[in-house]
Amino acid sequence: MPRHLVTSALPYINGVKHLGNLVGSMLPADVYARYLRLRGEDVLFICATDEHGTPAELAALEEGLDVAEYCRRQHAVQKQLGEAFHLSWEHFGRSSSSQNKELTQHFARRLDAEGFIEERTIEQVYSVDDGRFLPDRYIIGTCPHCGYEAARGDQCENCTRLLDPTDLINPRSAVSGSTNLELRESRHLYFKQSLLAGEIRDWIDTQNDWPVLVTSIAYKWLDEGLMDRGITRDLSWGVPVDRPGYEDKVFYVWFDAPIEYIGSTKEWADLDPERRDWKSWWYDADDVTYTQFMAKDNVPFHTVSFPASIIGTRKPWKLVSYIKGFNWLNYYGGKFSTSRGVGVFMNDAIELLPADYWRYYLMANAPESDDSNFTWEGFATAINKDLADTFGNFVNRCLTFTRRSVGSSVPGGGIAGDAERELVTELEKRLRAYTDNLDAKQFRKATAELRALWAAGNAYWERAEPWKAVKADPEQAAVILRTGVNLVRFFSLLALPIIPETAGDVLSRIAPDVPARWPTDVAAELEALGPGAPFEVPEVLYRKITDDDIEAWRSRFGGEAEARATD
RNA sequence: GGCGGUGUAGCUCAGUUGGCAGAGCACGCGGCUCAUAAUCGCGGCGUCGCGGGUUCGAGUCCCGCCACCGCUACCA
Repeated sequence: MPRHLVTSALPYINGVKHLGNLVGSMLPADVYARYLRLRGEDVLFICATDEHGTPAELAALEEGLDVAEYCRRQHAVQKQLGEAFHLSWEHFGRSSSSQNKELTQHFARRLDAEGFIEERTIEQVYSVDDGRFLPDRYIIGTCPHCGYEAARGDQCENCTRLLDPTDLINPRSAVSGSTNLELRESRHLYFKQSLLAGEIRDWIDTQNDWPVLVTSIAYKWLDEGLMDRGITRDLSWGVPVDRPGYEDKVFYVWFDAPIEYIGSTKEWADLDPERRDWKSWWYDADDVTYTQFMAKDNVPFHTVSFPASIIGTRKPWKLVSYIKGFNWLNYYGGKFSTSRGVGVFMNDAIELLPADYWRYYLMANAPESDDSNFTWEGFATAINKDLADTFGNFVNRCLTFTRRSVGSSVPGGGIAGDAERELVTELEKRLRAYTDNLDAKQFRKATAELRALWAAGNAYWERAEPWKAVKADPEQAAVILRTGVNLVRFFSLLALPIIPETAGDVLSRIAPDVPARWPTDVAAELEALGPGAPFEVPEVLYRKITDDDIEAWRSRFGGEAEARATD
């Protein structure tokens, strides 16, 4: 059987992720994985925290924690939040794991053996008072072009000119403010990915069905000339470099992070080695379809750098089959910002409302063709009109009416007529469209189609007028009510990938014994619950969002003014 | 600066290979009353960012502009 490997870009360890991070990688990966499982596919959904690098060290410093302890805690927080959002990964690992350490060192050795690694001595800015080398962006000073006094060493935020740290006037450490900086020489391993540029281009050339967003970013890097890159750093936190003379160095985070996709898979297998085989998913895995989900900032690493690391080993490690890239989710036209407290973070969101509310909204508004905009007004509309009124109300009106009319089990009697045949025809058409969109990873369109399916149920119910039939023609009423209860099941089943909590709740109450399988035969689905099948009526599924809620949340999380203020 | 994306109804967005401009929301009218004042039906001429060009015909192809957003390799 063909197998599906699904990975989400690894969330960085530094703090709770916001809705933009969620919608750009973890959530769509989960929706897709859930969909494939319902279709009966063999799915492995892998994610992990990306824990290395200077930002993690500095965040730990700020909290007064050892970096390993900081990462341990933050990983637990992110794992717990992911589970709260019902992210159904088979494993949520850590790039600091021993498995990733071994694999990262293995990849470096392979690349070295194939002649893709060389040593180079480079000069880097060292902050004596901080006791560390500083990445470009952690050096600030006066911009030589515009005089802006807080320009970063990589780019001046004021005039947007690209800079080199040595360009800065009065350079100082962004960490401590110390001006006691010096250039120090350091020896590093470089990955000669320039030698692989042709092979990577050939490989990209064959990806005709990838989003333009993804291939255009890949070509941009290739067109500008793929440069060799350092894969080691002078830090203590990271995967140690197993090479004489490199005892005080670690692999650079860009190199070890993507390898953690494999590392995390091995972590998963090591938890149950009798039954799980990590390697068959990654090595000589021609039967595996591998789909990656990520926001656009991560695309260069997944189209160029990581493939170079894989191809360069000259061994049959698995290359990605399809990359789904996302644009940004903005907040009232501005950026989500941790430092300014603008926007909605996963911990805030889950405290306000259950996961399904967010999942539905985010999939219905996924930034697929362009950046999209989170607003509380748009959020309220999606929840109130779609979830509460169209789906929630349909479930409620069908089940409460049936219970009151004939009791808490599916009524027998009557024969399906034209109205039901018409319904089946429309549902077949829409199910095909919904399924096609999920296959194509077009989540926005898929969600719109799911909503249209729900609306078709309401339209049928209106046309059939069961409240009249109950009085005039009990046989006819039985057909309508039976169809209605089965529609509730059918719609919940289809909604499982997007809103697993509420849809699963409905299914457990009306069809606990019917296995949840992706439907193919609509007519058969509408008879899945036969005469006598008992059901429970769930509580009202979704509460509506009021104008007071909107006002309160807008002021709490920052509104238009704050989001735009510093852009 | 370079590269990329986007620009279509009040709002959010669809528009496959060029062939009479679409959906949801909002708004208006009507129906229904089982349901979370829910739902169902009907109603859309909008300089398709601007200016040229190709074509019998351009939202769609070509050229040139403008605006907004993103990326630009030591943040990951």
